[in-house]
Formats: sequence, structure tokens, C-alpha cells
Amino acid sequence: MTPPRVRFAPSPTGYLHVGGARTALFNWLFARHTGGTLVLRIEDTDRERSTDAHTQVILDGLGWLGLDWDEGPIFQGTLAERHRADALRLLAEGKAYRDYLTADELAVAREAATAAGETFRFDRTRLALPAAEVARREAAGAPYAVRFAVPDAEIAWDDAVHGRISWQGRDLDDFIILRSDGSAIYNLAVVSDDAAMAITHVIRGDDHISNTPKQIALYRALGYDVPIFAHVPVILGQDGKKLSKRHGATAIGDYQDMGILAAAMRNFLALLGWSPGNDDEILPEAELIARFGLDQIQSKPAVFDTTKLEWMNGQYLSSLPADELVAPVLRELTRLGVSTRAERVAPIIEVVKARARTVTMVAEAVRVRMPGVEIIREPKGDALAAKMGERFGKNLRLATENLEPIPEEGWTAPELERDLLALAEARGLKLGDLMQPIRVALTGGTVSEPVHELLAVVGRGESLRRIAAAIAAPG
RNA sequence: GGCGCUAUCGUCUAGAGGCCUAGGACACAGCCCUCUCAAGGCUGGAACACGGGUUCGAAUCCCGUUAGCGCUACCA
Repeated sequence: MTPPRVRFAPSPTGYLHVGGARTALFNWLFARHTGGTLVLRIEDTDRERSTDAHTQVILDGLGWLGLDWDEGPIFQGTLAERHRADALRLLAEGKAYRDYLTADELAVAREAATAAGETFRFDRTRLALPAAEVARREAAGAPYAVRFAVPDAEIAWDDAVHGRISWQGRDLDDFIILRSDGSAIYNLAVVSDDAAMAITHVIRGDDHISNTPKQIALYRALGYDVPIFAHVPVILGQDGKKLSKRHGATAIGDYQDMGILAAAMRNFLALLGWSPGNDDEILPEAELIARFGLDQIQSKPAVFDTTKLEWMNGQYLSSLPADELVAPVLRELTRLGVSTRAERVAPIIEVVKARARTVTMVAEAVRVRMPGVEIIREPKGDALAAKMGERFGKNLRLATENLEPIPEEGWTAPELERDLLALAEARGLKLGDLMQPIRVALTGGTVSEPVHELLAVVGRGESLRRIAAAIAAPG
């Protein structure tokens, strides 16, 4: 069996939507799983709305997700001649016909039908102009559109995700394949391209189901092999409506900005509408590729759950080595206006990553642990100081007395832990009463990694300075 | 309106006639661990849209109803 050829064909009329990204991911997983070829085709035939900037955003988004392609990007705009030739061939073979009706005349007919409470249908016999009028317009060189004569027969296919889907040709209008300006309409262009590119599996959004019978009719009329279709359901927002800007982040770039890791995004998107068949949730790239299959794609739409995405991101944050997080964290720190180096940041990431759900949270935690930065006092930190009253400052002074003698070389997590534990023991202090004030002094808040690790990562000088400041300016 | 698609916990899903008094994950609640918070562990509440069939037996097959969504362009 020859390896499959699939394609991802976005329109550069906007950013890369999560739905589009998932379609791309499914195509990519299928290609990688089967050893097939993924073609990237940019469908830029809508000249009004297509822009190079959008194309770039889409390419960037795919790159961020780690999705690569084997052929392309091919710009559909450059293929117009072949589209036209296919349409003209259909015309020559009598499988399509000229329609001299102008767009305005068509609109009038449509309105009339709607006003009469009827369903508007393009009726070949009823709407067609009288022969004399056709001849007159033809002689005058009037522009015409080309309509495909849909055969009155059953059009059915075995969809890889939905099973058998069947339509009656008579339920389809004779649709236009060539505009009066000579350019091809989407349905024809897609068929022409997919056939020319020898695409074997069309994996695309559910919203194309109703285009499929038209396209199959076109494949048949043109004598091309009909590919296998796999229609992937749409992604919905929390309210069950199609995911849109109203729901907040929908562009793939938004998630990058939110501090989502590409690996987590990929994993999450894969599980949205696809299942490996068992209870596994965390599936690294290789696993995804190994287990992916069209038949495990869900046939109903899925609601996008940002909370679960963040949970998954937290899982990746915890398990990924700090080294792999340095780049995204550095990127985020730059956005926060902090410039630093990888060597400084890596050890801090190591101790804070387990507690974070997003790269943004990691970056913020890293920032707070760097010398000379301003500490933002959190309400909980103040509340603790207030609750402890005098003991807050007293315990901090006690801690200082014990920590100050520790030399720079001894300022390590194990050493500090031993020292702090001994102090609490000696003074009969509850561990929390000793540790929490230090935590508040160093971070402003009540949550962090274990205090000895925190002290180690912040460093001797900065730690002592922050504790002193907290003693001087209590809650 | 017509045509088509879909229907398991709040959400993502497992389930391809008996293994289902329906399993897992997120979220939620409680407990454990613990200097805090995460993580982790344990426990709990929570679903087969409805109605008919078929069958010894149905979440699983068929039909209908309801609901949601998509298309119905000289957009893609």
C-alpha cells in the first residue's frame, strides 16, 4: 500500500484558530503515524481577506506547536490556471453549463422565492433564460458563470469518523464552479488541487461535510480518484457555542502568551476529540504518533476546557527538566522587563516549576527570587504578620541570628534545613512559626517551595537583606 | 423551511450486545502527607436525552421524538 498523502489547507484570512490547529495536528499525526506525506497549502484565493501577515501567523503557530510539513507551503493563488482548465473541461464535456444570469437577477429570484415562503433552489429548467436571450447575451459577449450540472443520483461515502453519509444529488443545487470573472469557486479549486496533489485522505473540519457531496460529484465528473474523507467535529466554547473570540483566547498564539507549553497544548488538543482508547492522559509526542488513528476520533463536538489545559500544562511543567523550560521562561521574563541569563534562571526554575501551572507563573516566581527586585506584599502575608504580632519580628530576628553566621559556601539547601530545624528544636518553636515569617519576608506571600530551598535560591545576601527589611517594616 | 451531522458525569472521554449496580481524567468536597502551597495518595458526590422496538439480554443495533450544531453564496 502506498503511503498516504494528506494536507492542511488554512485560509490566511485570520489567525490560526485552535480548531484549525487541531485539524493540522490530526493531519500531522496521521502522516507521521503512517509514514505518509503532509502538504501545506495556503488557500489564499479570497484576495479581499487574505494577507501575508496572516500567512506568517499561521506558519509561526504551526512552528510553535512543532508541526512540520513535507511539501509546501503551496499558495493556491498560483494554481488558478489549472482550476480554470478543469472547469472548462467540464463545460466542454457537457457536465457543466454557462449561466448568463447576472448576480443581481439571481438575487431577485432568490428573494422572490423566500418571500413566497419557498425554499430557493437553482432550477436548471425554470430559472434558465430563454434560448433567444441566451443567444443574445452570448452574441453581446456578456459574462457568464459556469454551473456544474449535479447528477440526480445518490452520492455517498464512508467517512472515516462518521461512517456512511449519504446525499441525494437532487438535494444539491447546480452550484457555480467558475465565477463570471473566470476565477474558480472553492469547491472546484479544492478538488482540482487535492487531485493534482494526489491527496489520499482529506482530514478537515466537520463544517465541510455538506461540501463533500458536491466535491465527490466533481471528482467523478473530472475522472479523479475520490479520496477518503475524515470530518473532525468542531470545538465549542464553555457555553456550547462554536468557539469564537467571545470566549476569550482562540488563537493559538494566545495560549503561547498565556504561558502554555507547546508540548502541553499538543497533548491537550490531541485529546480533544481523539482518544487513545484507554485512560492515558499524558501522552508525549512519540506516544501520540504511535497511537494515533482516524477511527478513534470522536464524532461529536468537544468543549474546550481551559482549566484542564492548565492542569495538563502544570503536569508538563513539573515533569520537564528545567533546561527545557529556560527558553520559554526567558521569553516571558523579557516581557516582564527582566533581562538575565540562562545559568541564573535554571536553578530557580528547578525549585519553582512544580508549583506553577503556566510559564507566566514560573517567570513571575523567578523574577521575585532575583536580587534587588521589589517584593509585592500579598494580603495573606500581611494577615500572617498581623496574626503573629510580636512573634513575627521576634522569630525573624532569631532566624537572622542563626543564619548570619553561615558563610556563603555553607548557604545550601541541606545546610540551611539542618540549621533551621536545629533552631526550632532548641527554641521549642513550631516549625510553621519559624518558616512562614521567613517565607513572607522573602516573597511577600505565604506560598513557596520549602523555606530552606527558597533561602538557597535567593542567596545569602539578598535573603538577609529581605529579612532585615521585614523586621524593620512589620505588617 | 430543506438537507445533513451529533447525543455517556458540569467538562474531556472509555465502552464496538452480556466483563457496566457504567471505568478514567479535569473541576468540586473530605481525609492523608506537610513549615505553606503545589505534587502525590485515599475517599465521596456526579452521566448512558426521551419514547418505542429487536434480543434470553442493550449505553451499545433499528425507528421515532426532542435538543444542539453545520450547510443551504459568483465566501473559504
